[in-house]
Amino acid sequence: MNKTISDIAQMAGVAKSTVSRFLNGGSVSEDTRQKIEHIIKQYNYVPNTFAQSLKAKKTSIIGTVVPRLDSYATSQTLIGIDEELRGLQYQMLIANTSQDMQREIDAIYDFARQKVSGIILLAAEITDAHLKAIEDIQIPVLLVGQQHELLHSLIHNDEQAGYLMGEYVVEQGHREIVYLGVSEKDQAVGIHRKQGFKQAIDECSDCTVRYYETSFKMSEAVITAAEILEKNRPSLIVAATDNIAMGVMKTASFQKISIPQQLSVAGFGGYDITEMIHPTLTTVKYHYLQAGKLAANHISKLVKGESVSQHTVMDVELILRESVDKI
Amino acid sequence: MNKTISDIAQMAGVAKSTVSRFLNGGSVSEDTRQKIEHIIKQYNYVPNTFAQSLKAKKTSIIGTVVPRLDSYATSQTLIGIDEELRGLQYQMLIANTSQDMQREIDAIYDFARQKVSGIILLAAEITDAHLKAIEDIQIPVLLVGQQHELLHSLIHNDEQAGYLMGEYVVEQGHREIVYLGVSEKDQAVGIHRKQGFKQAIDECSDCTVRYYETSFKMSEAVITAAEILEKNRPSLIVAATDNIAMGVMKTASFQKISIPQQLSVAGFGGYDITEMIHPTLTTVKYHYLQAGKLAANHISKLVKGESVSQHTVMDVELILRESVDKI
DNA sequence: CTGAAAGCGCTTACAG
DNA sequence: CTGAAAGCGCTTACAG
Repeated sequence: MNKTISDIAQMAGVAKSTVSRFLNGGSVSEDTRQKIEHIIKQYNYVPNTFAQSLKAKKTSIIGTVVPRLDSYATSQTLIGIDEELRGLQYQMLIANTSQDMQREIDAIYDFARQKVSGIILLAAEITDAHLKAIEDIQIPVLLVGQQHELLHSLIHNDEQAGYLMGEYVVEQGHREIVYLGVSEKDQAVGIHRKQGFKQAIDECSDCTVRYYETSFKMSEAVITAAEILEKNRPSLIVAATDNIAMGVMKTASFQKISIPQQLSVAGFGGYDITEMIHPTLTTVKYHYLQAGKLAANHISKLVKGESVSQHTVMDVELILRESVDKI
Repeated sequence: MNKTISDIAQMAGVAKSTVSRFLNGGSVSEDTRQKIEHIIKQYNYVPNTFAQSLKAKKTSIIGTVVPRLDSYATSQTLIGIDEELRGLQYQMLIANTSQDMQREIDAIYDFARQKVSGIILLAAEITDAHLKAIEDIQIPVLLVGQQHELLHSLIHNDEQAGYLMGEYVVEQGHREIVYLGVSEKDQAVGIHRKQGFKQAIDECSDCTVRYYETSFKMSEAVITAAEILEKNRPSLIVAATDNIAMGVMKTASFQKISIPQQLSVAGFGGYDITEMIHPTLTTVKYHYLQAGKLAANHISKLVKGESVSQHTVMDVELILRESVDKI
């Protein structure tokens, strides 16, 4: 049977409140401190979290809502959040929504019920239902990966990413370009990343670029890429994510189109695997791990009521590798 | 301000206990049922989880301890657990230990403090400290991915996996073989998988196989593979995981050794990505998602006190692809 | 079916 | 510095 604070108090010959004070860093005489400490150690006493939370009406838990678990971006971000939170004495609770928007909303309310101190939200799209939930719960929320004017958010510089890539490929002499993007519902990837790219291409007078759309799944990218390559033969395909880029490479290798000699390919993300494949993939690196750590810091500040800049933008980094040829 | 059960009771004109009974499915008259239901709906009342747990002394949370978040096996297993648990009305709590054994132990005790109903443990090695913790907490624990005589466990058939692979490569005519494994501290991968392979090879009289060891990291596998290929030139390298296999492929492509013409490569795991790379990787598929679902089912049974077979073994499946040549 | 009361294990003013 | 008491929001016998 687990000991309670009363047991400890009794055995130490003091009042419960004294033990509680000791536990919470209040002042106790050296003498009682020793007595209590001894008993606690002896019985391996640990306070009951529920009783604590019931009184204190809060916890040291940060809830994190993620759209999926099997993505490099998500897992790296989670690792960053978790590591940093540990140092800040918070626990991380993960709610996976499998890209189901209703589950996102539910998860927010669930977290509120559990009295988490703050919520980190990784979501592709913020709807009115999200905003309502966030307002309802009265708990600090930090949005990661997307920007929203009404919310504290932490994003990667998608426009910059797109621009850097666009600038580079033009510089390498590419003129017949395909950009294989994703739905504009995902503002960060679907709109901003593409915008940045477009902007760079627009500065090149004799460039043509065709825009296509696919999903985040590599398997679908393979199919879309096949359809594209059937119709045209660009010198370069820029994919909105490394995952999609790998799908394109797959299709190319299947069709015996050699990369980068016959077709250049580039992506976004900077996944570890892109360095291991052949040829290595030119990409824009996103600092997910760092983003996670920063997110943890921000949410902890928000919880404490400290101010945090409404929008934080993380720099990205162009990584030159083998998959883009100079022509 | 959140309403409490007293508020609801008062507004409905009944006693707290009646509301509680209603909430917990006890019998109430049609009349009071309606009154209570109405008020609850109106004020959007949700019971305070802490107060509930404080009394009931348990929660509907299953804790899952994972060694890392950025692994295909882990994320797939987690997804399976999460999905299944949702249907069973449990919540999943994840503790990531970053392969730090002490954190594993701590996580077990932490979960106990939080009164989780059960714990699913993904761990590479079970030490006495693990066993002590598990005994201390008096909460059902299910071990996944490793077998231990004292614990309920759910494993993949590593011996079978090794054997299937060994049998196949011998059949394909390979005689000069390298097996690139991992530390025996990880019993499942380091010992059983290798054993199964060895067993198949032993049945081949003119086969020679050299055993090497590396870590689970692709980047280290690249280095180990380079060292191996410097010394010998086997016709085939079988890697203990797909990740390691991809490291080998990387080294090969770097050294302009073509796969499978000059060197065959195979792995274990069946990661999605192995189907997308070039050449596609011959591997043994592990059913991680299903394992996760089964784990969720088992732990929920253990929590209810229902019996579950002590050891469950999941079948694996040899997947023939392009990376192994017939010679 | 319904209600009053006790209690889960803490924390928090308030006296002393 | 220390302790008695009230209370956090529930649930659970126990009467009625």
